[in-house]
Amino acid sequence: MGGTVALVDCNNFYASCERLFQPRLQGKPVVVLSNNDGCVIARSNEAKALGIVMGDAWHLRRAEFERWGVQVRSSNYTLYGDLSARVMRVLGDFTPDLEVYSIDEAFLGLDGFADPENHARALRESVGRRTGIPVCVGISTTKTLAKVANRTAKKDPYSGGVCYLPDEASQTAALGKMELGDVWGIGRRLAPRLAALGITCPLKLRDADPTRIRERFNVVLQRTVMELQGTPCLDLEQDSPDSKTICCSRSFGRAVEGFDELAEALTAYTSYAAQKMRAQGLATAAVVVMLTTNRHKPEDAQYYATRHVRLTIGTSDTARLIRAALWGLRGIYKQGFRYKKCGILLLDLHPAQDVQGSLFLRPDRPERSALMQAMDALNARYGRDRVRYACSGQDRPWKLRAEYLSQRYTTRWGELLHV
DNA sequence: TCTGGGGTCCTAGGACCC
DNA sequence: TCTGGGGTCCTAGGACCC
Repeated sequence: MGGTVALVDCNNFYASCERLFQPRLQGKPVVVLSNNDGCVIARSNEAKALGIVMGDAWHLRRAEFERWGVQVRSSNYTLYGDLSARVMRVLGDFTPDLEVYSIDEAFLGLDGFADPENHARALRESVGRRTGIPVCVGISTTKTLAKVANRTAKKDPYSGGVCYLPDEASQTAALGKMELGDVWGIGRRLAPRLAALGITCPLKLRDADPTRIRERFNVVLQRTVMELQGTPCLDLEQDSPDSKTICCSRSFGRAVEGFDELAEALTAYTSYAAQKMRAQGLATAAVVVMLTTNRHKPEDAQYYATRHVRLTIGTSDTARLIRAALWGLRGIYKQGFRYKKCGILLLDLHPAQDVQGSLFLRPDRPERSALMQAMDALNARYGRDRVRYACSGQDRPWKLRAEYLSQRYTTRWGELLHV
């Protein structure tokens, strides 16, 4: 009740970044392309006005772009990440409650500010002056409504880049100008399903019964409805939680058939993913390898596969992860397909300093009994809390024995080695 | 301690977001 | 020749374990 939350969103972020370093792009249509210069992933307002859409294939529209004088840039994520950090630092000067939501967006808690709208205008001016990146600010009582306000700020030429929706009347006016698919959380699939129930616009969604929405859809959509009604369901998450997964995947510039070439690519991706993981101080004990053919080529035989590889000991060591990844690749690789993309997903991430290793007890592993003996010894030395399996094993009847044999437990691997 | 039901893991896919 | 990459959450069936 009565909360005030703002959403700051950088305008056409990647295109704005490119402009910052090439001022001559000012006022011209700019697009930024994906990996391999495949398709459009960012557009300046001028490019949007030309009808260029997200995902437009560069190779199909190249001639048109040249005719229109569209400035085309390959993406440079290092640059964007750096500029993003600068923007976020400025935002941090304007509130203690900051949630960095994505590379170009942040939610700000503005509880206790007497005049949120003026505060937002000052913020917007400051970001522009100190970073050169233009932003828009939407303010309302929930995150979902702040998204609505932000969209209104972007669309309304008289907003000055800031839109404040403090009450139901202003929220109703803003929602009335939007399509269902513009609402945060309503995607391509959900919109038609809602329309089939007569919920054809954002206002009808807001006025729907949350309980019925939950029955017919799920709790996620129920929260969206309640947030539209002004009941906060999504908290500001200030301490960005550790990543749960880290992924690195790339499309190849051309089809790849041989195992060795795939292995080479996967090795590079794994090395990169491991680097990212270490930078966050995390370690993993399970990876997933992914391999797929080109789905845009129906004339090619299609194949898609993933393979989960579990490590006995958790690690952040690149060489060990590469071994695991290649093991997984060997398991799913089939000759005779034209592969377009492969990747690696690091799962089950946990802080590396807490677990120099993770211990996985599996009935089919020969080292099991040795590890269990070691854990018993640890248990005796440190007491029950230190080794979870021993707690359940000793305290509970035979039924739980199944659990500790198949469940995964973590402990301090370094200590274990010394038992 | 027990023979089948519950728990977990894996794979696959769907939906959303940026 | 040529159509991105990185996330989160949820669901479901089959295999497997005791």
